[in-house]
Amino acid sequence: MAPTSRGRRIPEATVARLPEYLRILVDLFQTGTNNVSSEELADLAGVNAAKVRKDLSYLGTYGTRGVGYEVEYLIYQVRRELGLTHDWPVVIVGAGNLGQALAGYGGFGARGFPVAGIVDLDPSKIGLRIGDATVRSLDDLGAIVRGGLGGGPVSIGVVATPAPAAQGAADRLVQAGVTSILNFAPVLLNVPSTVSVRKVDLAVELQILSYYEQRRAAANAAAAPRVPGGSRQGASA
Amino acid sequence: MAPTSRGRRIPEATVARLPEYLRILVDLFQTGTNNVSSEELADLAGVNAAKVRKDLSYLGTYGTRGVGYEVEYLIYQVRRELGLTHDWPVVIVGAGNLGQALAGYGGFGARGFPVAGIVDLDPSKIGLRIGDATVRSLDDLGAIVRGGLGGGPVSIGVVATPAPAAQGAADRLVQAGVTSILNFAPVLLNVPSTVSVRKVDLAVELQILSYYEQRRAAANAAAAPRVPGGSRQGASA
DNA sequence: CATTGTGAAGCGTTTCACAGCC
DNA sequence: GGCTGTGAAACGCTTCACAATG
Repeated sequence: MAPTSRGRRIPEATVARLPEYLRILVDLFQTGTNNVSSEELADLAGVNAAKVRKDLSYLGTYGTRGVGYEVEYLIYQVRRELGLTHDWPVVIVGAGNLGQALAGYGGFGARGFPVAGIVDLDPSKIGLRIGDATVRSLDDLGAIVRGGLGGGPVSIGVVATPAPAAQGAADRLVQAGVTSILNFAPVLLNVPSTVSVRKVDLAVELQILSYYEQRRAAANAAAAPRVPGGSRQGASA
Repeated sequence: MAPTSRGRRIPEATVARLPEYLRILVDLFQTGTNNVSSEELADLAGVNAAKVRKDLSYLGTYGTRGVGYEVEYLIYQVRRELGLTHDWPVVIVGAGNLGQALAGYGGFGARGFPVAGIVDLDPSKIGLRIGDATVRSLDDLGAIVRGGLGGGPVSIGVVATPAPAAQGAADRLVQAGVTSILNFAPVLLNVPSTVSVRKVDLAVELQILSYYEQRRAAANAAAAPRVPGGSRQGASA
């Protein structure tokens, strides 16, 4: 059996919350807290305690009744479950505003996702230095993904191109061997079903906020009471 | 009654998909298509046709049986429902990598969210020009939100600060009168329940991808068949 | 007669409530 | 006594299946 997975199938909704718990647990650990109850964790994550317990129960029975969870041990278990026991280098396609910001933002590397490379079609961008990386030609994608130069193979690609170029970028990534894609372009990517895609569309987030803004405005105009849709947080909901 | 809202309560899941439909409809319109069936729309959005019909039915009965939906009219109705009949200026707090990228990225303005201002605590950043905007002092936040200088009042704020500064930024935004916040910092913001928050955490998205990557690797190592979690798209799931 | 609009069934997620255990 | 782990109930969302209809 593989050492990193107990083979349990974890609900998608739970998987989406585990990174949040992990972040909180690491915070707690760094401030010297070594035990946490489902209720504290729930408060910090902005969710319900039963949900925390059920979520964590999918990983195994790592709590102690009457006591809570040992923070350090739980961090280890959540990391293991998420596959964060090793770094995952990422390659970024598109060195425009967003691509540059992502490559220059140290937070990625700090959280286990070092930038293995950034590529662009535009020859005028090639050679540009951003953080630790240098913009390379799209033709170098294969080499970057294969690894070499001290880096292992890359399985995660980030599409940070304008919309019209996104499908081409995804095709190149898939062809190069990437099996997960984080897509910032506002288009549906067509990829083999063996490839995972997550999409982040910043304008969509604003449009969702606009909906609730507008509802509130309409409700206020009608001198009616509060409209829901308050401070539930986490876009992935 | 308010002219912009029929007062129906639309499920959150539907609200999150409407911007996607809207994007596709605008694309279709621009390429000269003036009628679309729920099935075509569903294909383009990567969802099921029944879901499209049910989603659109929350807005009203705007389709024609045996024919489909008139693209232009549907665009108008979706826009109205999302509150996109007018622009929503946004103010960005934090002029680091991400804040600069967001301010410099024309896509926001193009989609109805012009940048009314960008502010930062750091005096060395103040005065920096990014796109059409100039970085101003955090102290100018109130003035920016109030409007003036041709802009109306701002109700949407974007938090693009490092994690430790995010709560302070949110407090200032709320105090200035902002009622919706898009938060890019990896922290839970504490705000009054009258304020909407959506959170986008790029590292979380990568961690979710990592989970499925790791599952796949584990499954392959065990010479077992495919693990699910394929190309379902849209992070907000 | 193609396609919408929608009750009703199905399914995944959340929440409750409490037995089990430290 | 306090807190976890978890069946079972409640809920919301998705999908089915078909009657309604231009």
